[in-house]
Amino acid sequence: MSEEKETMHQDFLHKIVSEDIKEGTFSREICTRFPPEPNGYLHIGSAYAIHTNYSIAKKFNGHFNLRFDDTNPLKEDIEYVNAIIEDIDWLGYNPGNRIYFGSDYSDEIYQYAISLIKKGKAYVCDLSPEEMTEYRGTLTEPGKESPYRNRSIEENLDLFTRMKNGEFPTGAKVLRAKIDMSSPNMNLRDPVIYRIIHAHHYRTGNKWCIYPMYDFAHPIQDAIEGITHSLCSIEFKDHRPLYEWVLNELDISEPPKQREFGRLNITGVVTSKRYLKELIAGEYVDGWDDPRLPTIRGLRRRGYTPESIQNFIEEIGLIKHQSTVDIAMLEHFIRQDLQTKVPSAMAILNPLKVVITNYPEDEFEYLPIENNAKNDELGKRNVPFSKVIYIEKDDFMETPVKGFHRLSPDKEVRLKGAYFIKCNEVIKDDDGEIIELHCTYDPETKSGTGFKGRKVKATIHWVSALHGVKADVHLYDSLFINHEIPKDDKINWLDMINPQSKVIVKDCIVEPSLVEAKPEERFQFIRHGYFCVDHKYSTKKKLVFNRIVSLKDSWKKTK
RNA sequence: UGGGAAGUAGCCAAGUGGUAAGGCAACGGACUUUGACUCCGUGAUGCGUAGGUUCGAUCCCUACCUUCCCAGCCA
Repeated sequence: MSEEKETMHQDFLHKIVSEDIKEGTFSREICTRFPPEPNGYLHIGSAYAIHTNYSIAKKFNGHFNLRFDDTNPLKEDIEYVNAIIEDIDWLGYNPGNRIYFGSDYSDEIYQYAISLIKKGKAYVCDLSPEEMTEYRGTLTEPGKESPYRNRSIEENLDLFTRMKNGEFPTGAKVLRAKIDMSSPNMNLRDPVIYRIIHAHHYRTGNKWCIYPMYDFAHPIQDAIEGITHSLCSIEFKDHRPLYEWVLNELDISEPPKQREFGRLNITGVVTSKRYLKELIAGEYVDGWDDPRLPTIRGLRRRGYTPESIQNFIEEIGLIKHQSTVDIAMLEHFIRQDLQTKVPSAMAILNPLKVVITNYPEDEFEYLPIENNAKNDELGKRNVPFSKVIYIEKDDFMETPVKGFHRLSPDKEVRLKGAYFIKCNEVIKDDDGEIIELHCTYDPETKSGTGFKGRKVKATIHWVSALHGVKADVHLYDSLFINHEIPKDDKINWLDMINPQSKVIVKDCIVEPSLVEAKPEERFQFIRHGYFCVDHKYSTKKKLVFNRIVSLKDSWKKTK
């Protein structure tokens, strides 16, 4: 099925790779990579990039490398390395033993820099950062050549060696590629390729005090690993000429190809590391794994499955430029995935007490209810039923509006898996608030008996008061008001954040079977949506459920 | 105002000289022991705009418009 689809429609990256295979561009096997910098956690956009590289490798029986792009000691940390490996593993994109570190190639990269200097294609520059900015020119004006541009090869070699040996302080000098200060492409105006940073690196320790820049290190890393297709996002398009320049000057044979795809944006959700860090640092959210965040850890805690994320990415297809996918699409895929996989249960979020006046006192019975209406393999469970039950407040209206066909005075509804009940009396407190309903049940209407005597318009869920268990439920909504994504430089997060984005509903009453639920276990709460056990806060004493996504509700919409 | 990209329905996205796939959303209807699911049905005389070439243009040509990326010793 998918084979058919793939032969019918090939996206542009598949076409490029197919073409390279057909023409024998590479004598080695296809190899792609995902090169995160270990300075933050992965998010849905990273998953998109991983998926793109991974699926191409798989499609063409090639390899997929996970490579930590760690050439900046100031930003990187082992904590992130471990988190990234764990997240990728959870997502289901297994790099096997192909986990590499850019910093492991420090010696090679250094040697390549030396050979560039020897070719007269790189020079040590003493300009200060401010001067360099000035010399760089602007978008519309060409830059000026550095006064250090024409140092002799010998001098450059000597200076670069001394840079490496730690003779100069941080930032004192840089190594630059000698390309073209008047190029309309800013990246080609003698880009810095090595800088001095006297700092401890989480892997190489204090071995180095010079570190290569991304634009120099990346093509070399790709070449060392035998990458054939280096697939990255569109903002690197302008860097491609530099990527190719490096590979060409270094005489790399069968050089890897950089190709670009568009970045994934999703409505109402923010993925920039800067914003994510601000939200977390300001404690506007509950850490990197806050269920409202599009981080992999957030999605996981929220209850998303790896399969739903993969299917979502697959369906979007390859993005060519700028696009923002509706979050409803993601929600669709998690509903679709969970629908047949997960057992259902009854949970009352907003309880209303119902006394069944003609049901025997102090008695109860177990009623078998299917765990999944779409999947018999999930079997049945026995749910206790008794004289006093709770139903959802919303399922009763004293004076029903047009179209409402749940419970109201003198009306009858079915209790899921149990009996028909009829409302006879509405009990109110002194303030006129409805606190209790008196109903009668009809034993003949018991579920499973095939009773066809009369019909009801609705089936509602319930929990026996005697057996129900208390639980907290966390309901999530868009983190930002009106799904509006912040884009200013200085953001007043307080003005942006939707106060309803996390609603804690305390003392819900859930079916007793739920006390067995394990962290991260998912359920459908009938007529509410999909929920999972929060692995951070849920305990045996106090169950906490996260709402993954609600069920669609065509009734709410008409109201 | 320099360079690089991209414009197909509310959103994503195929197609690319021969008369506009698919998914999400929305809206009807059927079914229903979840107002869920499922099923059926409804969308562009139109492919950023204006010209041109052609028997024929979303596709080719020209001009224009809009949006995004680039002036880190970040990646």
